[in-house]
Amino acid sequence: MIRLSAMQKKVYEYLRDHFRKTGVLPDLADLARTLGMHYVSLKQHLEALHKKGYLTFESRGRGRSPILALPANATGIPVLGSIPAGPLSEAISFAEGYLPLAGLQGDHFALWVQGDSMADLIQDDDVVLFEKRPPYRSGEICAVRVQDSDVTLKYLDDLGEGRYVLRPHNPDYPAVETSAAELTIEGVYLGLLRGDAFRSLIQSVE
Amino acid sequence: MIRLSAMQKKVYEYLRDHFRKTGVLPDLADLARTLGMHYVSLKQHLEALHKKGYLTFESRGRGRSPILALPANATGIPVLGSIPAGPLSEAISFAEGYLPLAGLQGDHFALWVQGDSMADLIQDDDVVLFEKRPPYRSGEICAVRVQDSDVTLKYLDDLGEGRYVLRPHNPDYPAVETSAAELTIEGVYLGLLRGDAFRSLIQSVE
DNA sequence: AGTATCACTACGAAAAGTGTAGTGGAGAAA
DNA sequence: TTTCTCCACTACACTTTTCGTAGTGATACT
Repeated sequence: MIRLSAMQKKVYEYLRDHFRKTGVLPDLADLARTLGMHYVSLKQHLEALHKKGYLTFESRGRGRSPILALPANATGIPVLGSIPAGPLSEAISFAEGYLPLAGLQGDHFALWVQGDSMADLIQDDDVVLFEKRPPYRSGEICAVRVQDSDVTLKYLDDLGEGRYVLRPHNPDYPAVETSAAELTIEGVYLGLLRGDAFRSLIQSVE
Repeated sequence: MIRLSAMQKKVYEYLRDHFRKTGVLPDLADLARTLGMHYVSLKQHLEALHKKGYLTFESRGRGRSPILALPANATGIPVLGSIPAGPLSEAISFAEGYLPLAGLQGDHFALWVQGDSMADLIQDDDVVLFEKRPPYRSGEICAVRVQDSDVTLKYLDDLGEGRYVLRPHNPDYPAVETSAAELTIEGVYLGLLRGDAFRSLIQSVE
């Protein structure tokens, strides 16, 4: 992303936070008052942010409110296609789309699941939501990576002393024991989305 | 609902259809031009519709666009609490909330599932989406009612000659054979929503 | 019949907010 | 230095929304 000036950053962050809190964007006049600047100055910042790709700002002509919108990747939860191979932080740059979920506190992401190792609980083609944090208790479903392999979805049983078992829900797959040194926990299971109708909720990056 | 005048109905239906098609509401000035009336006349209709509870229309002071919104029940998919006992058409009046899903063609509803007869595929507390139509093929998951009992969720196998089998996914429950005369098919399974985070998508009726 | 009231429809003028143009200073980059 | 970007302001034209005003038709009361 292109570098922002101090004022531009302030405007952008205020807009983003306001949207996360309230779900809507503020009036431009109110916003200018809040930030202590004139309407026209604010407009210039918004135009600069638009040019730099941080948001959408389109005038509709005199006297009509402009179209102001934050892109999905500023407010939504990234949906990562199939199973990403590399580090998750890099995969987020190539997200397939974003889920507009309001009111979430932590750091979240979603995976478009391929494979049936957690069937019938989680099926092939489900979109599964995760929170980026270590599990609070043994036996939670986690998105994990063993050594440098792909991310997989398994129950994570803590045996103590740095030993773990990755346990699939589908009995056709074997459980695998591993150590903390080999294990990267990418996130903890929160819920899922199944079916084409719900998939329309995912906003693709324009 | 309170009766509407011809003009009020025209305005309301145009707004509803426009929202269903585009996902946004039109400009009031454009709308007035489209409907062939003055802005102020349109405003009076909108105020009447607001007073009658068909939509939300709130002024924000001179020169500022008023807040215009259709209630969730005009555009969303009703989510019916637990398992409704009576006819589904009546239960929709007491919906727990609405799912804002755009771009769906048919007639849909969602059930907040209680019970585990379809576990592990569908679990207790999942929100399951249905389309109101007969199944296209045997073996689809359907929301069905046998005689006058509650709605249940089962695979529906068509044996031919008006005989059907209601088959649970959970092997702890028995399959039940029944006849077309006793059977009411309320809808066909489309997908589901699981987890608290996604449940925040459901808009409650204000 | 006559009158009062209410809902619906409609238009003109004023108030408040928005968009554009132009000016200018401070600071960084070439 | 020159050039560019960022930032701020004034002034004015324009649009949207509101307020005030008015006519019509239905219903109910005197």
